[in-house]
Amino acid sequence: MARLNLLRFSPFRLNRLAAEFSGALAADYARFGIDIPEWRVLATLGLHDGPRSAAYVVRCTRTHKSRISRAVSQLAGLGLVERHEDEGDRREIMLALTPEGRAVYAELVPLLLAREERLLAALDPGERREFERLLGKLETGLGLMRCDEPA
Amino acid sequence: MARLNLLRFSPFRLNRLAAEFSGALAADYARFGIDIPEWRVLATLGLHDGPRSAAYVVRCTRTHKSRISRAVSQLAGLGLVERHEDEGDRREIMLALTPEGRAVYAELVPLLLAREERLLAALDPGERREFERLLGKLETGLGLMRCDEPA
DNA sequence: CCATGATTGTTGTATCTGCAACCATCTGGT
DNA sequence: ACCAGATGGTTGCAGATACAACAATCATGG
Repeated sequence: MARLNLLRFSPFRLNRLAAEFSGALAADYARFGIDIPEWRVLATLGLHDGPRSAAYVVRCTRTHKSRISRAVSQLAGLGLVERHEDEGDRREIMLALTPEGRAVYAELVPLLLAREERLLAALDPGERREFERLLGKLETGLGLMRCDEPA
Repeated sequence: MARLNLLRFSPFRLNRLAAEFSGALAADYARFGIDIPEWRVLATLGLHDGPRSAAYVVRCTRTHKSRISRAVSQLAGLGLVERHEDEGDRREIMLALTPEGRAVYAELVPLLLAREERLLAALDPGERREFERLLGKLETGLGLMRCDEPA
């Protein structure tokens, strides 16, 4: 009979590794009272200088729009993000970091990069590049690379 | 100011890739009325011939014990798993696949291996071996490899 | 042999998640 | 200009999840 060793089954391994990574980062987010979806919104807005719509954040992060909607509400409640209607299309709500939001972003980024460094510490620089290259091939194969940058 | 491109941030990429993999497998599980935690129990029990305790499944799968407990309850309700007390330690409850459970396992394994094949199709055989090797280094670095096989 | 603490497994509960329904707005065809 | 369908965003709700509290059993030390 065909058997399957869970410990060598890629979906399980990726799931477990991703959970471990996320759990490690949670300690950094928690300091600012936010969680993964909120961080994704911050990261997407922080990468650019101008405002972006919620739909753009949804496409970029591949996160469900209800989750993004609630994450934005919480960030707005914390004073880290501002919502204002777009002139051209009144359905879209443009999102922008407040100065406080940008300060949190600036403080969070080095912490998260250091955390990533520790999580990948088992790989030497060459292995790390190769790992990232293979991740890219898998992502492309699954059609995950589109972000559809508008403007 | 330091910035961070979410699309190149390993925790995000792993999280997204793992979600994609899990989602793809869900179609296979669903055919048998089960979900990821139930599959993990099936996979752990199916790999061995003899029964295993729930605590063993917890350690192997690194899944919360309450999740395993409820997964076992559902599998028992479906007639796929049997619970019976251990003679030596009456706290432990030994779990074993029923003939029906083993039949489901035997039917599910080829489906899941074929699905994994498709998910990794973007990598050629050498790249796949390298990817698995790097996953192993990361797992070892994070202390994820222990399963503590008893008996 | 008893007491304290650890281990196994279940369950109550608060929270989170995703789906779908919904409203508002825009677009395109006629 | 109008209507059907698409798109952006919010919210109700049902199911899932994790955390902690709990009961039962075992192990250890004096």
